[in-house]
Amino acid sequence: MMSKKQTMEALDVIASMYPDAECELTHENPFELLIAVVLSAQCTDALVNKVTPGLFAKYKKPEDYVVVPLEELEQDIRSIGLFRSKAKNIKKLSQSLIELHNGEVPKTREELVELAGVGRKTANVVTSVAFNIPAIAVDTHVERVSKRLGICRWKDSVMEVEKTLMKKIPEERWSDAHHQLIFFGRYHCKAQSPRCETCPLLEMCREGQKRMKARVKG
DNA sequence: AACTCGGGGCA
DNA sequence: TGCCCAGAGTT
Repeated sequence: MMSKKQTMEALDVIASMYPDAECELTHENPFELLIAVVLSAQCTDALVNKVTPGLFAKYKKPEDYVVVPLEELEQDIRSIGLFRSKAKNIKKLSQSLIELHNGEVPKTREELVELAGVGRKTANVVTSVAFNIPAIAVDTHVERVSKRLGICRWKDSVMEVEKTLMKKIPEERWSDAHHQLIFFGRYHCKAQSPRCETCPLLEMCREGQKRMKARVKG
């Protein structure tokens, strides 16, 4: 496994590849951020940002999502994909917000994950972006890249990946590191087709070295 | 652990 | 055209 120092060296290289990597979901209103993060599952933030202006102009509070007919909400988010399940999720989420927290978005991860349709990843994004509580949200990109590079172990659970990253990265860089790992995973270290040939991290990458050796042999 | 949702982005 | 996706719930 990579040491703390090696991890930071790798992150510095990635930072130089994506100097502008940052969260594209920047809603100051915690409720709007929560909805935006739920919508962002399995699609890009850029796509979510196309529907949120109209959506948030129309829906201001959880009650608005609860009372609207499901079909109408589906139409309002149609262009982002998974719109049927997401529309249902948003209605359930709004209902649980009203029942558990009187319509207010709670500030702790523990309370957030109790809400319908909110997992650890969503909870971490909300606490870090809306409430400025440092966190590293582990999505599929962060998990895959961390495992390939050797920052953590292959068999690590999402929880273990998160703990390892928090241990090896200083808190003030958690947010930047999170987004840099996501950009690197999305544009270079892709799930099905990693571009090892042109990767500046190849020599320090556990999986990259393995792939290169296999290629020479095969 | 595998499956489901789904239209848009990209090769 | 076909493949891939900044998740979470269900089986």
